[in-house]
Order: sequence, then C-alpha cells, then structure tokens
Amino acid sequence: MICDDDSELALNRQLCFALYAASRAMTKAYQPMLQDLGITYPQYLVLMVLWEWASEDEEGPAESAGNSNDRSLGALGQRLMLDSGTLTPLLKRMQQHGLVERSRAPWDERVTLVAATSAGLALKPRAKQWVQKNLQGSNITRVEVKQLHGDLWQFLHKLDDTSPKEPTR
Amino acid sequence: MICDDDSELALNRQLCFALYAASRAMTKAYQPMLQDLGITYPQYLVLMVLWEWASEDEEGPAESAGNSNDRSLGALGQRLMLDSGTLTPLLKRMQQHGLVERSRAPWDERVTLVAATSAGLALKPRAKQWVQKNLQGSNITRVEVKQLHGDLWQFLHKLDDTSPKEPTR
DNA sequence: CACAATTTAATTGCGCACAATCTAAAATGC
DNA sequence: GCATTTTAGATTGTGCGCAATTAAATTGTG
Repeated sequence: MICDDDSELALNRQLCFALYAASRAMTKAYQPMLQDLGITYPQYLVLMVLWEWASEDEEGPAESAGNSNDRSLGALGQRLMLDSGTLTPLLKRMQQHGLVERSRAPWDERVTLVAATSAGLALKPRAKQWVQKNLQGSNITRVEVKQLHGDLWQFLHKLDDTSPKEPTR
Repeated sequence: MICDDDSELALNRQLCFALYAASRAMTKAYQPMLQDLGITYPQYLVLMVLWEWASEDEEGPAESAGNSNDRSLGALGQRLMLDSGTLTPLLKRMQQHGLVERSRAPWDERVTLVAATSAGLALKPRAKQWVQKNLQGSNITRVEVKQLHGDLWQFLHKLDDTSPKEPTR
C-alpha cells in the first residue's frame, strides 16, 4: 500500500479555506446593514478608522505628546494594510457619495489627507445600533470574539515572521 | 461626562478587520508558491478540491454506497461557497491554461462537469513539497493550526445561524 | 402531450485587491 | 544651485466575489 500522506496538505488546505470562507461570511453577515447605509464592507472598514480619527482629534486636537496625528492616505493604508491602488478609487467613490473629504497636505503636496465628512460621521450611530441589535443578541459570545480575535492576530504575526521579508531595505 | 461606550463597536471592528487581514495575509504567504505554479489563490483552492475528487474517484470509482460523486460546477460551488458568477470565468481561465477540463453532463445538459487534467494533477506534489518546506518549518505549530481552524468553523456556523436565512424556501 | 415551474449555468456590472508602472513633489548630495 | 534619489499617490491591467438577470434543460401537472 502506497502511503501518500496528504494529511499535512489537507490540514493546511482546511485552514486556508476556513479563513477565506470566514472572511467572506463576515461580509455577508454585515450585508443588511451595509445595504442600509449604502456602503460596502471595505468602505465600512475605512469609515471605522475615520470615525476613530475624528474622536481622537476631538479629544486631543493638540496632538499632545507622541500623538503624531497623521491622517494621510498612507497612514490609512498602513492601518488597513491596503495600498493606494485599492484606496484611491475607493475613497474617490466615497467622496462622490459625500462620506469623506480628500485634500492635499499644505506642508507636503504629495500627501493626500483623508477625513470623514459630517455625513460620514452620521453613519456611526446607525452602525453602532445595528451591531448592538443584530450581533449582540446572537449566540456568539464576547469571550469567543475576543478569543478568535486574539488567535487571528497571533497567527497574523507569525505569518509575517514566516514570509520572505526583504532585508530591512 | 457623556459616556459614548463604543467598546462593543470597537470589539466587532477588531474582529472584522482581523478576519479580513488574516485572510489576505494567508494569500500573500502562499504567493511565492502560486507564482511558481502559475495560478492564483482561488484557483489553488479549486485545485485542492479537484485533487481530492481525483483521489476519491481513483480509490472507489464504483461510487459505492452513498457516495454520490457529483463533480459538477454546482458541487464545487457548494464546497467553496462560491457561485457560478465567480467560478465560470475562473474555470475558463484554468481551462485555457490546461489545468482543468469542463464538459457537459450527458444525462443533463445543464450541468457542467469539472475535473483536473493531468497537468492540473501534476501541480499537487509541487504544492505539497512547497507547503512542507515553507510552512512546516515556521513557528506555527500544528496544534495552533487545528485550534484556529476549529474556532473559525465554529464561528462560521454561528454566523450562519445569525444571518437572515429565508424560511427553508 | 402541452406548458408552467424549477433547476443549473452563463452573463453582466460593479467594487475591491494587488502587482507594476508612472508622475510629481520633496529631500539629498555634491 | 542643481542633478539625483527618494517618497507619496495615482494609474493601469488582471482576477476575483457577488448580486441580478438571462438562457436552456428538466421536471411536474393537468
């Protein structure tokens, strides 16, 4: 009997697929809310960062201490691990819908500053309400969410360590 | 003091993003292999199913007992949770590269049968080798993989229970 | 058998992802 | 001071995902 032993390959396949499927399932779970708000899932992720930036800038606009307050496209991209090829057209669409504002930094004409408009900020309470109503009441506990979130980040960091990684360039 | 309490929203945001980021990071981790094999990540997931089908059909081509052996586009779609809008063009591209074969079922002209060609099957040992070399030696243990995989599936199923779900249609 | 309802894919259109390339502004070096 | 290099985004092209529509084959029913 020939022992193929594809068990390793199978195990990896299962994780590949589980991540892939879970990510898309999450998008689908949010679909009703997103449709109501008139945005897409990646746009929602962008908005959540802009909401956070707005709160921070409101609390401490003096950017006291090491708070750099870089609200550029690049900073957004680092945060979401996305590049300009994805973000530029996405932000332009959101701008056309009046949700975000794009402007050039006066101190450096290369950088594009990004911020939520009042219309963009107005979506936050609606999103919050929907999440509370539709996900809190589900059978997914806060502990499970935290656990999964933690495991995913641990995994993410280990993947980074594994990846090629050019020598500091 | 106004207590906003966005903690719930923040927690959910973190999980949304962790899933989203981890899924894309997985794709990036496989990129060197995929480039070498000349395929994309979704195409790799498709191939893994076709490899499995080929093994099964080889072992028991008599489709004994309840083994239905449905190798249609629909069956593939159910397995990967993808619809024809995604799979049809993807499979056509793979067919052009000689990796899969598409044919109509003689007993029902509606269904498209899908199978890996010999060229498609030939990629399996190369993939297996790469996975063993590059992921086994990483600091991600088999236990962690199994744990994360299990958590993801549990989460997936609970998400399904949460989602709208039209009444059995 | 005719014909409506159902099923299975294919098609269309839009919005990401991401690699690769390009552009222009800013920083750097001599 | 000016050429060189670096940096931040924008652009281009390909390939997913997925909703919605369409088309064709099959099934069910009178």
